[in-house]
Amino acid sequence: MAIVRQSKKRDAMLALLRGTDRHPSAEQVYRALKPDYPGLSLATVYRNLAQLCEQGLALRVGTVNGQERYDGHTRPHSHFICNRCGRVADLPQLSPGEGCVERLGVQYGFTAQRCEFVIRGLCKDCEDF
Amino acid sequence: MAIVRQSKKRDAMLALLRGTDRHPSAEQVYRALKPDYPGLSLATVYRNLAQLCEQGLALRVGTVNGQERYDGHTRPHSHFICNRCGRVADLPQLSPGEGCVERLGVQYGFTAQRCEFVIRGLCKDCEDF
DNA sequence: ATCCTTAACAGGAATGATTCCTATTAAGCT
DNA sequence: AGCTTAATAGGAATCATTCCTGTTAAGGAT
Repeated sequence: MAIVRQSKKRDAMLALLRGTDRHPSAEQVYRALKPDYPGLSLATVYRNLAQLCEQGLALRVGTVNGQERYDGHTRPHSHFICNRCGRVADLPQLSPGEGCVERLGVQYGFTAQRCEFVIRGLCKDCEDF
Repeated sequence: MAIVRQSKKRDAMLALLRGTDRHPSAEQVYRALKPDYPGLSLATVYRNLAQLCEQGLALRVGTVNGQERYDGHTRPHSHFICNRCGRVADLPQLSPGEGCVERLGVQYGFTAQRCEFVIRGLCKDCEDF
């Protein structure tokens, strides 16, 4: 992998991701930082989000309404996604049982790198249409 | 919901989805059926896939390389997705424990509609670079 | 069997998220 | 201070998906 240099904008992006539980999209990250970094480019946001994910400092949660959502909290946990408003909420890690994934890997011929557990439904605010 | 009329093309799409375990993308469905339905339009594929999902006859598995993948098998089961070749494979249902999702729904304020468990990693063919 | 309403459709344009490209700037070693 | 090249802006390009318009056909009503 190439050398990673210091970058104030990337640092700010990571700080933003770590300081929220809202799992923002690239566009939302862009809009949040634009006031403080007027020269910020959307391409830079995408490039740095991709790099943070490669470095294991951020995670892609999944796409909501066609937009990828990002998470700066990398300790194992699961997510709830509201099918109406698109809100993404953290849940405690839901594990399918000790050693289960490894067993499946052997049985089906794969090596697991990550497990994602997502519950989709309606959040309290959206339940009553 | 509006009335649903009979449609040979939509029937063919559902039959295709039910007859494979490859979880094709819209583009792949289009290419598979185009020979038998020369007048088939990509827009029709997208429209009918969306409708099948609304009717609960098909499921969106998740996006791989920017393309949504579809599954015509609606009995609860989980998926493995290869991070290199994009292959999507079926796994037995991985459940986080009896009543667990309901309990979380009460605790965190949501009503679950679907649970997705996805394992990402490398399939046997892609393991050795 | 024919008429009517409107779902299904083709084909092409539009949208919109993401990536690519080119020239410029700036980390951070030497 | 000089050098290499990562980081960047800004805009163009890509590409999956959706939208739009006019046409066709499913299937109930006559």
